[in-house]
Amino acid sequence: MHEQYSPRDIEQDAQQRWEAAGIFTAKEDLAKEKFYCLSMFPYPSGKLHMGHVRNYTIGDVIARFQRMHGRNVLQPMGWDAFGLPAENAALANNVAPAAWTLSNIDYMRGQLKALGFGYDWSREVTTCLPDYYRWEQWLFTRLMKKGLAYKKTAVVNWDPVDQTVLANEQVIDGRGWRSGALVERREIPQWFIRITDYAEQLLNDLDKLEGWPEQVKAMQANWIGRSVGVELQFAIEGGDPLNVYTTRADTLMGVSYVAVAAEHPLARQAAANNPELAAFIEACRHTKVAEADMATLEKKGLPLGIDAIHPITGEKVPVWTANFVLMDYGTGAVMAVPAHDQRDWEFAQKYGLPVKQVIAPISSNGAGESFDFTQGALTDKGVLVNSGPFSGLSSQDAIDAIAAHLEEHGKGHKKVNYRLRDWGVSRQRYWGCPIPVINCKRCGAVPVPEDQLPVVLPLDVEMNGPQSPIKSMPEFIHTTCPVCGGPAERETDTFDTFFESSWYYARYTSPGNDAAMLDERAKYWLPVDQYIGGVEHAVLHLLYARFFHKLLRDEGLVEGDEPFARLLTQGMVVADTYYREDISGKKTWYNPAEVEVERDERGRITGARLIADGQPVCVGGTEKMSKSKNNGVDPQAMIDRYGADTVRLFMMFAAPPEQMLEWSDAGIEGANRFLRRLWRMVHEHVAQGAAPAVDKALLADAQKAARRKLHETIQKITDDIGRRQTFNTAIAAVMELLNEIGKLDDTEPSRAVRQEALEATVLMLSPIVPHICEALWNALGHEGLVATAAWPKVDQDALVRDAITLAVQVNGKLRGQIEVPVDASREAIEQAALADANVRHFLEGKSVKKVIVVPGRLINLVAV
RNA sequence: GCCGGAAUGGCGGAAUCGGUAGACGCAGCGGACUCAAAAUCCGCCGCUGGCAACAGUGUGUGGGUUCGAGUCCCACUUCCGGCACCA
Repeated sequence: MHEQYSPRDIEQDAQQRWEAAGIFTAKEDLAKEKFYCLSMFPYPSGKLHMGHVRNYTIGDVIARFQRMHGRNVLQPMGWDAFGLPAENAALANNVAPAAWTLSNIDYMRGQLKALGFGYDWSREVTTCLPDYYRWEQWLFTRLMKKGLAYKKTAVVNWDPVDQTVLANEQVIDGRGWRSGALVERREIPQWFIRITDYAEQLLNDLDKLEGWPEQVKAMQANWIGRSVGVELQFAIEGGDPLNVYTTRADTLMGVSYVAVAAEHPLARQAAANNPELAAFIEACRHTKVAEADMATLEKKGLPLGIDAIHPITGEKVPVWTANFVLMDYGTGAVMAVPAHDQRDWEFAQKYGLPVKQVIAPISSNGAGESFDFTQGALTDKGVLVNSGPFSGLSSQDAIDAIAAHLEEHGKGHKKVNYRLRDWGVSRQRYWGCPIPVINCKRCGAVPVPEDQLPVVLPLDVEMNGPQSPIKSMPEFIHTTCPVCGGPAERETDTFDTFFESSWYYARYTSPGNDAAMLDERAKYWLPVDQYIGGVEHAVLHLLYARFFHKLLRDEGLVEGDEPFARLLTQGMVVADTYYREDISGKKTWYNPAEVEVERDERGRITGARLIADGQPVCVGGTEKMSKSKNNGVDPQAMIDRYGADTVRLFMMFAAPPEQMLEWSDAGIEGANRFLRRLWRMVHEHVAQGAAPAVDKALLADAQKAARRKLHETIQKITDDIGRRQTFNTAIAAVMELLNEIGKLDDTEPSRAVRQEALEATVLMLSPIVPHICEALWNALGHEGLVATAAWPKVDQDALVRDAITLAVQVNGKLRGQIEVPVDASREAIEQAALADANVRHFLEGKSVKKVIVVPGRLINLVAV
């Protein structure tokens, strides 16, 4: 064993030994309990960032921990390889998206290996390869046949210069991010999947996800947005009845107008001979689609010049079109009750529409008409007034009564609505999975037959603009219709890249199968026992994957309702920012590595200077690592400097996994210092020669105490990693243990205890810092790999104490400590407490009224 | 606006079921070793008072429950995350 810890050599050595032994290659083994541990796969953007390192370290720690507990562990890795950045890189650097992506994958795979992550590379999934995406094409054709995939025209952001659809994030101030052209809302035909058919299941099954953070479940429930209301009809003179949806049927008697969306058929119809209305509808088409901006938009509208008949009173109310009514929620039309809806109220104020109160606040005992409607609407529920037969009912009872009344007269019924919309999966992009559809003039949209799959994305393309090259590639487009045999055209849109990431977790279980999407092995491995990834995927990816699992289940490909049993969402990696501002207000950001922080004599930060010129820079606060703030730390530089184990240790120690992690150069130094200290301790111990086995009969008090500490620590760390997933406290416990062990003398019984403690320490640290632990494991006299060794067991005998220290409180305040035998009686404890000098001092002139003894912790003397 | 979550030393954080607040690490201060530096080792380290023993005080603010509250309840402040004209 070398005296110096040199990560470079031992890390390479350990990685080679793992690979040679093939310990990460998972095989289906029904005799063993399986454990499928999965981290969200990366987009191959070029190189790993600290967020990846954190994510994958957490996953690797859990996987290695489970392996040491005898589980049959599967931990795979792959690449979410389709996506826009490859197209942008292609335009910027004149390389083909495929070549760019594949070379990034090669580099990043090397980085993952250098970090020592124990992946089963034989199951690697790369989503841009046809052997992967052919199966989602196959699934899509199945969904088409079931009616779960359909085509409809939908509104998108259209850039008229680049002739392409833009994502909401690519629209900046209403203009395309590249062209600067004003973005239009254009309606083009797109493919959708009926996720709304599964809305109820997706919502209800959240209750089954006991291993998921409440926060994520709440976000999904919110996103699905179930609401119970009433759909009801207003008759239109000389036209079809108008359906509206409301959750406040109790306010029906207060309706003073109805409003429809600008895209609503009724509005279009009315616009045909009304130029002002037509102009208004056209203007709505040009307003931004980004939803965040919509909320602040001024409320505008125009009357359609027609009347609707109230379904109960038969009164006439005007029909308006309004820019705040959404076409794709509910029926695209609302009944407006200005007295009890803030939005309707604002609209009514602006256009002078009547405000009719039908709800009174509950406190006013049903008669209170004291509400001031000049300031806003009364939106709380209450008691009905001015509502004919319904007056006097509570809002809740009125909703039921009104719904029943409408139902009876065939004018409405209760209805559940969801905020969730069907998932639009078409993208007018090149670097994605081709949608397996053939468009025939005679037969319509026809799914590509199974024996013609996959539809392979052409790779020999030239990117000379943002428009997808396959849209102008006749040899790709022209084909024959599989139904009638006539000339037809291929769909040139590709799938949203969320499509690929929605089922990759399942494909890892059936690698190499070119005859089926999934096979029996999926039923052995699924569900994923532990999934780890960023919270930013709390809704989209995690909802789509849950949806896909149900689709796969309904195809008979998987069992169970949910794909991920337990979910850990790790926090962001953030770092300090530093900048200088020039006269024009332009900021120049400096990397933390270029800056020296100044402190006062108590260690408080007083300022910072640029190392290069010694002049001060401004401290800009802590933010997510990013290029724009120049506060990123390259993992590769840290691995080169300290080794993978130090980086892994720091990531796991600095914060609990769900919280933000603040990067700190001093912190990573500290992690490295700890590993050097551990190495030195083992080296010094081993240098003294072989240690004897522990003989419990020979142990003195100090050695017994050290051994007790050891076994308490094993107990704690097992719980910290296995149940609580607080890796930071597990590491702190190891540090505490080593501090204790370091105090032992060099007698034979002490050396025996130290050997036991160091072995357990190496075993327990090995999931976190696996390389150094392989070297230390061998140094401590063990053959073989620590990675496949068994987790240490708690010796219950070692935990036994014969004396304990109790805190003594007087009236709840700590006044002393006593040492008593572990089996001391209440009376004995009380006697000992009363004997303490300081305790007596505080009891002077008082009498003890009550004594509370908390076994093993404290005694509280209540005295007056 | 609605839905979540958080607030503890100079800093990151610990206290798991209502029971000794500040574990562990970082930074800082003092010392040892060294010609010197690095590395390493030892000691101190919430605030106030005290030479000290010790006392007072202290977990965002204000109240409450309890023998006992960082932890539970009520009201509020600030920050973070998500959703946002969803009828």
